[in-house]
Amino acid sequence: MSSVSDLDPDSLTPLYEQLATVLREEIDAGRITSRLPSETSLVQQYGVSRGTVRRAVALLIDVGYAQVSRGRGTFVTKR
Amino acid sequence: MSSVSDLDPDSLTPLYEQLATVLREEIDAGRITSRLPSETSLVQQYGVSRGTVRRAVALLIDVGYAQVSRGRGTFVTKR
DNA sequence: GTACATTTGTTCGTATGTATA
DNA sequence: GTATACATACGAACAAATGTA
Repeated sequence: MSSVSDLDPDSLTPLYEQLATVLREEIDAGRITSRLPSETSLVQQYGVSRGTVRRAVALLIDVGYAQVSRGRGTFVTKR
Repeated sequence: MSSVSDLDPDSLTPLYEQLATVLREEIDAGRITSRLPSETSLVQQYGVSRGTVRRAVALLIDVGYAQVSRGRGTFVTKR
């Protein structure tokens, strides 16, 4: 895992946008279902900071891909 | 809001100085008490970057108008 | 009922790169 | 070249909600 399409720190596209795109693809492909990994997990998986993870997830929420429940986790929105 | 005395990007006075002055006036007038808005709030309220906010607040701290507590916030110094 | 771990939410501290005057 | 200003990114500390033992 954390396969080919990892993030590119040298890209002109910000890391949080790159990560949001990756996560959206994972959801679309059905590789992430029902629940997103915790922020801490995503930090480890993608080698970025928590702030970057949170910004990426915020973008997913904006486009209706996820909902957050404090203390429980972040859940993929049924589509 | 973000009322009358907003900041003027075209002024010769740097934005961070303008903001420091505004905040000091708010404190003196009693419109800001006990706690300053978070840096993020000030960013939104005044339409400047976080660095500019931090520089302004640093000036307030220099003159004894505020104290910072990491993770909690910035507090108006009792006078 | 309490204590603990997990998870998200908020806030400040710092560094770097870019653009502009 | 210098100072200002913005955006991105990482780190750390603190807070609150949740679930479980």
